[in-house]
Amino acid sequence: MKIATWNVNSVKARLSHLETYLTENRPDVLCLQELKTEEFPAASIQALGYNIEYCGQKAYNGVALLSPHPITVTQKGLAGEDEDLQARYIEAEVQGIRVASIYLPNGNPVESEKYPYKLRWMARLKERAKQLLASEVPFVLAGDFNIIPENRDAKRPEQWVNDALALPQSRSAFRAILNLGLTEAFRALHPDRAGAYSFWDYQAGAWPQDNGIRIDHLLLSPALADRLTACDIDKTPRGWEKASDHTPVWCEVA
DNA sequence: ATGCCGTCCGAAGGACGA
Repeated sequence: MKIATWNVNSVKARLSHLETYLTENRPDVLCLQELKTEEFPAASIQALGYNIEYCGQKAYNGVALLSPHPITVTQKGLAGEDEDLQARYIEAEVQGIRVASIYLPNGNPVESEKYPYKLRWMARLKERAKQLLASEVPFVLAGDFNIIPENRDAKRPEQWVNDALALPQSRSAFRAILNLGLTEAFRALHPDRAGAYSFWDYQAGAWPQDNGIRIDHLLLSPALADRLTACDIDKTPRGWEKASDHTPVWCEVA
């Protein structure tokens, strides 16, 4: 079973890329982030044999789950902050696996309200992870975490020292989730690999210079981690014309 | 680099992303 995640930075602007990716890779589940629309443009994706469940929002955010298998939605949004209406979390059961597509807040600028919102959101995600662990359902939290876990996950870590993606408090909150007993799939299978990135800024020639960061992750529950056979980053879509600034990350579980 | 580019909304340019 192949599970992939991709921040498409507008599903409308990236629809042809999405069609190509699904056709060429046929993932069993694709988690999408940053739909940037209230209504998912579903027709051409459904025509490829994919079911779609999503949580949309006008102009900003938006997450989706795509699968050729039946998708049973278990939750939209995270508990713990009733006034939070941002579309950043959708969770569903697919083929006996609980899959969540998450778009974790960026948090910049750090001095603004956005940073405490990011940290609160991470605490809420941790609570959800605790519940899922207690339920013993195999699960994966997949998406744009907006976290650079370690300096080796950035081409130029010095550019990110004061950034919400890499601050010690951000990394600590990410580790706190992992330390519940989750497995970060890419690092688990490639413990020594450096220079592996999932995002390259549109600006300043970041892509041609390979000035990237690894911020898109798949976090597996213990039982699912035991079934992990492969995980990698597919850089191909980042090289396409009018690409998203993120590229897909995928894993295979037996 | 005080966002260099890209997308959205809405009809110019500001908000936002990371």
